Amino acid sequence: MPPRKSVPPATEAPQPTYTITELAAEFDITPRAIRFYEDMGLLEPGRKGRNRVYTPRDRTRLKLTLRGKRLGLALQEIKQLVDMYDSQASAAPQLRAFLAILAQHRQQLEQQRHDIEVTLAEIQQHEKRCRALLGT
Amino acid sequence: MPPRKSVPPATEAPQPTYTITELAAEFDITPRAIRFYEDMGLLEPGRKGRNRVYTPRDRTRLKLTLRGKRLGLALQEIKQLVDMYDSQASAAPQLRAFLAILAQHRQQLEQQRHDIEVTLAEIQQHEKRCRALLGT
DNA sequence: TTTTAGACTGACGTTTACGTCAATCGAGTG
DNA sequence: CACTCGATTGACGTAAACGTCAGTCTAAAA
Repeated sequence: MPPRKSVPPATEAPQPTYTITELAAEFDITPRAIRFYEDMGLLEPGRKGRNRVYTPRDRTRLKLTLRGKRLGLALQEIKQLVDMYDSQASAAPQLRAFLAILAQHRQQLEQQRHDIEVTLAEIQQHEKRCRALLGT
Repeated sequence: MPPRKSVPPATEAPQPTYTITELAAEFDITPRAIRFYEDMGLLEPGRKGRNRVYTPRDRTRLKLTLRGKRLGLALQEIKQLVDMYDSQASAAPQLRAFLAILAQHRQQLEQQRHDIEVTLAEIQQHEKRCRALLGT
């Protein structure tokens, strides 16, 4: 096996890089999925010859993407959020637009949180009933 | 307009019934979606002639279905849960199978809850930053 | 009774998020 | 240098969850 990470000599900031298969293995997804996320504009890896080279920033965006997926968000919604996360806009209209999107997502997440609480409570009731019937 | 609900004379339990368009309007979905959920085995309305007649039980299952959707669950997963919700099984193997499914969904929901907490915290940070830049 | 307004039944179309397959290409290895 | 092996690039296939017709049927209104 080759060394896990290819770190340059590092004079100041030793920015590690990742290959597509490394990331795929780490997050338990396929390289195909990662390339697809790139097509959707979620990732913008560099190139070393033909091959993709991922920075820690890409890795973070990928992690955020997968978290969004676990919440049932569409890739486009995820892109909205993730783009804002590392944008450094300062113009007022932009900022207001950001706030609008954030508010919208926050509301959706709060609805989800409520749904989850209710569902978890119900599940506990059913588990209780099952265990009672099993005499456990 | 005809009366909203068609309630039978009611000697004991005045089980109300609903038409497909009533339910569609109430939950802000299309009749097509409701029929699709029926095809997927989530609903089993009766018939009055050609037309579908929904009971309160159907309405509840529909509500649970939509809640599951908001959580990003697939219709098949929702069916698993909803079927258990109104099943009255008592055999031990069945009950153990139920507990397994419940545990699996509970774990997923707890993961989601965690993801939501983290995301909401991040969103608050970004909102704070935006408002600071806006001088609000 | 003719018209009309809903509900119904196929049946095909669409979007999202990848899976799968074939062909190519470049970097090492024997 | 022949070979292999992994990465890349189209291109097509697929499953889920409906949307969107088109054609029928029927019960109620004109």
